Amino acid sequence: MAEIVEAKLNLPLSRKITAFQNSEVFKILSPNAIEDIASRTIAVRFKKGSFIFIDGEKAAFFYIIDSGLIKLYKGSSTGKNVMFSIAKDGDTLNASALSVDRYFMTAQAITDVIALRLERKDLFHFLNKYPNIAVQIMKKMAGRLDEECQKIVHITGEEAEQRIINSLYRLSSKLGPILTIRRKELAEFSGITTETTIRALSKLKKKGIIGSSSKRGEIIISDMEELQSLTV
Amino acid sequence: MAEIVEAKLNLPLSRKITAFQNSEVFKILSPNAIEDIASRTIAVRFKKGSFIFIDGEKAAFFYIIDSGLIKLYKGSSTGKNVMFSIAKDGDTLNASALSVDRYFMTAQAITDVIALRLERKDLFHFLNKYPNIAVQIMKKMAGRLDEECQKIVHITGEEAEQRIINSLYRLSSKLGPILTIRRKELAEFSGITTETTIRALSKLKKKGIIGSSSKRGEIIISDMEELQSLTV
DNA sequence: CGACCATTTGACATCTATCAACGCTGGTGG
DNA sequence: CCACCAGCGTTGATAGATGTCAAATGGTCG
Repeated sequence: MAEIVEAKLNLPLSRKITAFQNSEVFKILSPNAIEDIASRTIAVRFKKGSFIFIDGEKAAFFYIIDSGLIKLYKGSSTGKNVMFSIAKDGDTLNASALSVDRYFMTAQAITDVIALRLERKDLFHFLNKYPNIAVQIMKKMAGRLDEECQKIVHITGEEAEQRIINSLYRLSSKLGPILTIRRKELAEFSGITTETTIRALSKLKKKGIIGSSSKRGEIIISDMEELQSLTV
Repeated sequence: MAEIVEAKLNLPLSRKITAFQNSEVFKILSPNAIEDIASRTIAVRFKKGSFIFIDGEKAAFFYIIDSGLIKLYKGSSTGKNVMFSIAKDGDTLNASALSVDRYFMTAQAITDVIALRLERKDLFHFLNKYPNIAVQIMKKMAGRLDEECQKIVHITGEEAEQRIINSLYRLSSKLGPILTIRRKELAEFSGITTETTIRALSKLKKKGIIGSSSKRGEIIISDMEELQSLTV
């Protein structure tokens, strides 16, 4: 069930380096430093639907995403999932590995994924060697903390349709106007049930903000300006 | 209205050092390092109700709390506040200052507060000088992120009474069985209205989990074991 | 002592979760 | 290659929890 399906993969160093250069966290480093770190990574492939890591397990690895989409979520005792973010190429996974010894959410591949993997102890090593990374990672974490706090404000203060609008805006700002996401996942991202999410989407279709394409697992934003202006 | 009322204060170095030794983030440092940092701080007093900093302002300072309680919250466009945590002596405020250039929540004194203040640039200076601090701060931030994510899970999945139970448990674990907190603040911490919070508290009184003291701005946990066993 | 604000309780409105049913689609196995 | 079916997407009806509005009580502070 909750099984991790991965396969190691030979990826040329040049491509690994490109991935690091695309990463917010690492691009501030010198080419030499990037090569130093990149050459220590192992490329791993995850099939769509497989797990990169699971909430509660020992945090062994740190990842940089080369390609693909990954959803980060937490399950609750009542069976409902809550999705916190969708990570894409250039993003790091599990920056918290530095400090917390267990993963505190689950990472699952939405599409096929290629990621570069670094062992926890190697990450520590490089952190000492290149202290700037620490500041970058803190920046990332502070941003994430801000986002989650903002989300709590919205969940407690806004109604369903507004929350869907906010969610769509956040997601499309990062991932573009074509969202590869199921209704259920958008619901989990917004903290609402699937049915209520669909009802809100129907209204947004009527308003012309999202397309009426009925393709499964996809939502298309057709009026980005209007969406932004409605976002709070 | 949103005015910062503070007064500088002469505090002996020895007391400043004690504050640092009580701090999760700094106690791992050598006595020399602690003295080094502590001697750069300025002690500041805040009267009950006054603001240490305000959401959206330029993040100029980093604080270590010497004494008193501070609530951290965010306001929403609809007028509702959301409270994220209550900081006490030994806690750091605005660790995110390192990375984000504006405060992203408001800090307000619940009681009279004495805090040690460090300029942003000094914090950077010490971070380079004593790199271990960075890891400690990241640890703290990862913990905060985990807490907020957990909170989102609870808000979306649990009912009001359960959320009050969780909130009371979290708060009393940190602050002890006597909570200096108004009903409204507990409501803001739990993401519920004051009225619903009070109704939940009434039930908990009947169950003997909290005391029936009607003192204003105070909630007393009378059965900590039971509270813990009910927490999810 | 009086004004103000926190706390409490009640009545009511409403949003959203829940349960149910059905069309459709994409993937799978024969 | 086609038929089948599990699961997604959609809509409707209903119940229930919580927000909202209102009002009374009681504690605190000047």
